Amino acid sequence: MASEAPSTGTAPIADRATRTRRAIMDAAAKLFADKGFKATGVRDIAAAAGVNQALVSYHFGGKGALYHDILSEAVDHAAQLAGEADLDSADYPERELVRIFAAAMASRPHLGPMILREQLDPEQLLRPESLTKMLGFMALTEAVLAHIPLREEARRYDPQIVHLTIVGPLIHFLIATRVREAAAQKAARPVSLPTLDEFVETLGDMLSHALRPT
Amino acid sequence: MASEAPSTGTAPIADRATRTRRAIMDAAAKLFADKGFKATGVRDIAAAAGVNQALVSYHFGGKGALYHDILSEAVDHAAQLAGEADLDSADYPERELVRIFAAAMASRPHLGPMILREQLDPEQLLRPESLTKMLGFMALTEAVLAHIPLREEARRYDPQIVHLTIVGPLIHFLIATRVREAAAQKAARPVSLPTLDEFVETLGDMLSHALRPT
DNA sequence: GTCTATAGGCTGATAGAC
DNA sequence: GTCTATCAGCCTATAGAC
Repeated sequence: MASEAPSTGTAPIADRATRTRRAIMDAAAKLFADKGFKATGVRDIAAAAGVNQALVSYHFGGKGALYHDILSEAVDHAAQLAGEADLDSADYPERELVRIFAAAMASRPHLGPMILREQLDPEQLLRPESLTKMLGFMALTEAVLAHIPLREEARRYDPQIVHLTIVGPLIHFLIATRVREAAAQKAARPVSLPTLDEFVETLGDMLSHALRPT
Repeated sequence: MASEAPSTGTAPIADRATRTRRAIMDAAAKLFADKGFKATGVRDIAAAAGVNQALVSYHFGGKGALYHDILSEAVDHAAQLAGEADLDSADYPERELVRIFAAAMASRPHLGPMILREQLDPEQLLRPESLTKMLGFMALTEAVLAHIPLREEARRYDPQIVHLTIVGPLIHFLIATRVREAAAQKAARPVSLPTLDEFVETLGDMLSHALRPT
């Protein structure tokens, strides 16, 4: 308690409070993604994190504030990944676009489900902060399309439609993996389970064919 | 109360009980789609339907049974649409496939959101009935692909991947319509809002380019 | 079939000891 | 910071009058 970082290494060993905060955020992220906000109890979060229930309110100010912190971190991280991408030097910007979204969702497994649940609920949709971030996220697609030599008829494609054509299958692939795993357990015949990387390549391939000149 | 159908028309005027059941199912379908199972209260359903709260349990046996009835009806309806489609005489079976899924979701607006929420929750996923229906739904894509003269490299595409490439954007388009409407209210510049039909055509177009020989 | 009233369980937040 | 104990509110389901 007296010193914040030990002298034995460059990475400081987190004190108990820091570990508590982290454990709560990790456990809550998974539960919010799997069950949604309402169906996730503070008791469940505390149990999964291995901490006392009262610490959720103490450290984050309540279940709602905790939820907001988790979603914000994930969206900001995705925006950061997108900002770091070097699209001008990429041979296939459309493939790079798919990879960015895939990397963001792979790095924060709760991002896809939480965004999806946000969009599913029309009432929660008008929260100003989320909406602004979501629009910025979608605007990236428009910027990338400017770098691609589009096929003639592809120029008419609405950037938002292209965005949906990428993000839709990606999120769907991630959540459908569970379905196919469950199916593989039950079904007599084995079910093929492509990896995310394989799916990303296929999706980029299909997108190229749909947008690029022959 | 004495007679079930009036003599004035072929379509019988529903008695109060029938109208009650229908009002509950309609109201609950919208709420389950928008908020999910846990966040939807029986009070909300009854209020939205304009009926007494106790009638939900009386007519359906409880909130859980009501949910199951609504989801089953929608999935069965989609399967029926798929079964009726004449794929052999279609010039573009891949476009027909997109149209079938789109028609099912347009006809039952709660189908997409409810299926999505089912898949998002890993625990609820192993309910045997839902899983079986979901797999049958996905198997349709495989059947349709057999009718399409695929481009050489497209033969390697996993049918399940193609399925995700269709259903993913479709569901995403439907729920994202709300996002864009909300955005259009707030944003200074107007946001384009393509119709479902336009989106279906674009999606079929992109799918053709991705699968068909040049 | 419909309604009112209520039981029984669960939920999020917090006061106060340590 | 952490923990225990507890409260007030909300939830679904149902008994019983009509």
